Order: sequence, then structure tokens, then C-alpha cells
Amino acid sequence: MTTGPAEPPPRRRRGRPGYDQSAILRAAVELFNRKGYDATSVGDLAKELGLTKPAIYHHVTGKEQLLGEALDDALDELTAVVTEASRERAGATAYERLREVVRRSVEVLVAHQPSVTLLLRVRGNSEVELAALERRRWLDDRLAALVADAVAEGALRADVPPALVSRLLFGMVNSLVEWYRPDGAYDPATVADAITTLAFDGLARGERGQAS
Amino acid sequence: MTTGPAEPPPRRRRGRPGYDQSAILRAAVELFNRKGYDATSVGDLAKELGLTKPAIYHHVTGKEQLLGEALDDALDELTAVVTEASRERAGATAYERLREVVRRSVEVLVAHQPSVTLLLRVRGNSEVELAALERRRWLDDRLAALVADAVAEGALRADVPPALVSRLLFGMVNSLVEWYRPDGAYDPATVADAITTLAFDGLARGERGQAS
DNA sequence: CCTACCGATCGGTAGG
DNA sequence: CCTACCGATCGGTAGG
Repeated sequence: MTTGPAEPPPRRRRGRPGYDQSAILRAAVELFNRKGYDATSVGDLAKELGLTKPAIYHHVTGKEQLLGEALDDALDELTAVVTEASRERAGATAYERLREVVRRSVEVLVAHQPSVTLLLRVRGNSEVELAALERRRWLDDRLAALVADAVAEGALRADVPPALVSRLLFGMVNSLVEWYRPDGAYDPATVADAITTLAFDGLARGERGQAS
Repeated sequence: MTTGPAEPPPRRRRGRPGYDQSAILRAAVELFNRKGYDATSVGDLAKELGLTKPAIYHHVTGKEQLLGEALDDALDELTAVVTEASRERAGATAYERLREVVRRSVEVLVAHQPSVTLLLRVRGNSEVELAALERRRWLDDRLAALVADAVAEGALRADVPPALVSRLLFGMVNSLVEWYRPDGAYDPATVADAITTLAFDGLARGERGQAS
């Protein structure tokens, strides 16, 4: 097999089939979520991929790099959602932007569930984790501000502190990662509808029954 | 000091002041939550308490025992709440019992936050953790049944699958452990009100504005 | 990508 | 002979 040297190698040859960085990252994140980051050894990861431990280090500089890249993926996605929602848009009320950010957050959680799950479990045990927590705090602050704006607009009930509403609302959204399965009973749209319905019908004044 | 052998020793003498099992458990759970169970060594725990590692083993049989006792504490409390709420009571509708279980769950999460936090992070990495996950699944099933009953009663909206409502509702409740601080801005009653308001006004049909 | 290892630290236990 | 520990070290395994 693999006769003739017919084809010229691509400009940057990448060696034989094997695993590339992103395949290793995917497997690592899956293991980190299943067993926990600390309980996952690089040896576990190697076994999962049918490689040896040193082979892993051929592709990545270390376990923490894998963690950092997964956290960056999740944070980049969520930051994009929040940044866009926080931007003033022509004719969009804070309430509309909040509703949109909830829906798009659900989409991100579903599409990037492994990395977001990892992000939501970070404890701050290393520089990488502390940096991720700082970015998360920035997101939380933006979301809280958006909720506060919607309350100030008169669109949301004012009898619960906006900061508390924000915590609970996105606590509900984030809880998705604990049970959602792409091959399960609910497609993303169903979940997004359920969350926005549950969150806003009762939060939003006088819009009862609008999502049926 | 400590002259005369006047006082007869209590039946079961417990030695000198030192730490008892429960003080060690409290410190362990706090560390497990701060750094993660796997990232916490028995040496860390000893240092935290100003003891040596062997001294820890004088009080407990091992790290996993500490985990198991914390998980049992959380599970026992939550089981009590769910069992009582699942029991048919004279004149109590499923809706009323669900509302009550949410309120009492919040109280348990606040009063037993450390052990419940630990419970919600269990991954199933050992027999102890697998047993805890099984008890958790039992609780989740009871809660889902209660929600289904309330829907069947006609008390809750039927346009979202009951199993999904249950996930999201208790996802919101459980998210408490991620940010609630006893010395923070909100007392337990405020949080319980906020959660039941947010969860049910919109979930419950035609009860708008009843909790102000 | 492997065999062969390292410095350190893990959970747990010895004798006293 | 007890409770409450200590200094030292066990056999294995972690990330690298």
C-alpha cells in the first residue's frame, strides 16, 4: 500500500494521519467533563486515544494548555453573544436584547456544550483558571447590566433585585449543560423556547401566553 | 489547676479538646468545594487544621469517608424535603406541594450549602460517588413526577414538557450554590421569594403578581 | 510517536 | 491501657 510518491506534499506537511491538536482537544474536554479535570491524567487521555503519554506531548505542551483552549473557546462564544446583545441597536429595547441573549446563549451552550460545561466548573486553581474566571465575571456583569436596563425600561418586574434576577435567569440557562444531550428528547429550539417561556412569562409584564 | 479528682469522668470520655470528626468534616467540605475533591490532598486538609496528616487518619478512615458523609448529609436533607412533598397531604394540591418543595429546597441549599454544592459536582468517579448519583436520580424522578402531577391538575402550563420544566426549575434552584453567600446581600427568605416568584409567575396560570 | 525514566507528591500507615 | 497525636516513610502514580 501507499505506493508511488505521486502527489507532491502540501506546503506544510503535517505527518501521517494520526490525531491533530483539535481531535486531542475534543477527547480531552470530554474526559475532563466526565471525570473532572484533576482526576483526568494525561495517561487516561492517551489510553482513550490509543496513544502513549509521550505521544500526547508531541501534540500539546501540557494538560493545562488543553484546558486553556477549551475555556477560550467557550468564553469567545459567550463573549460574542453578550457583546452583540450589549451593543445598542436601532429600535431594540433592553428587554428585546435580553430575550435575544438568552436564546443565543442556549444555542451556544448546545453547540459548544463540552467547553462551556468545563468553563462552568472552573474553580480558579491555576493561572489559566483564574483568567477564565475573570472573563466570566465580565460576562456576568454585562448580563446583570442588561437585566437592570430592562427593569429600568419597565419591561421586567421590579419587585426582585435585578442582580438576583440575572443570577437566577442565567443559572437556569447554564443548568442546561448538566443534562442536555444532543441525541436526547429535545432539540435546541425546543429547549430555547422552554427556557425563554419559563423565564419571561412571569418576568415580563403583561405578555402572558405569547409563546405557545 | 485541675486539682482533686473530685469529678467522676463522664461515661464516655472523649479525650482533650482537639478536633472532632464533624469539625474535620466541615473543613474538608470547604476545601473540596474551593479546590475540587481531587485537587484537595489530605495534607492540604491537615495544614488547614494545623494538624499532621496522620492526625487526620486518627479521626477518619480516609478522604473518601469525608466525601461520603458530606454527600449523605446533603442527600438526607433533600430526600426529607422530597419525601414529604411527594406524600399526599389532606387538601394539598400537587401545585401547592411543588411550590413548597421549591421553597424548602432553597432553605436546604442555604442551610447545607457546602454539602449540597459538593453533591451537585459529583461525577461518579468512585463507588461513593456512584451511590450518591443514584440517590440524586431518585430525587430527580420524584421532582419530575411532582411537576407532572401539577401539570395534570391543570395548575401548570402544558405547552412545555413536564420533564423539561422540572430540569429547568431545579436547575435554577440548584444554581444557588454557585453564588449564594450567607454574608451577602440576600437573606434566605429573599432568595426563596425571588425563586418562587420567578419560577411560578409564568409557570402558574393566572396567579400573576401574587407574590410581591 | 516509543522506551525509559525524573522530581514531587499522592493517600495511607508503620512504630512509638 | 486510653486518646491524641508526631516524625518518617510505605507502595504507586502524577505530569512532564
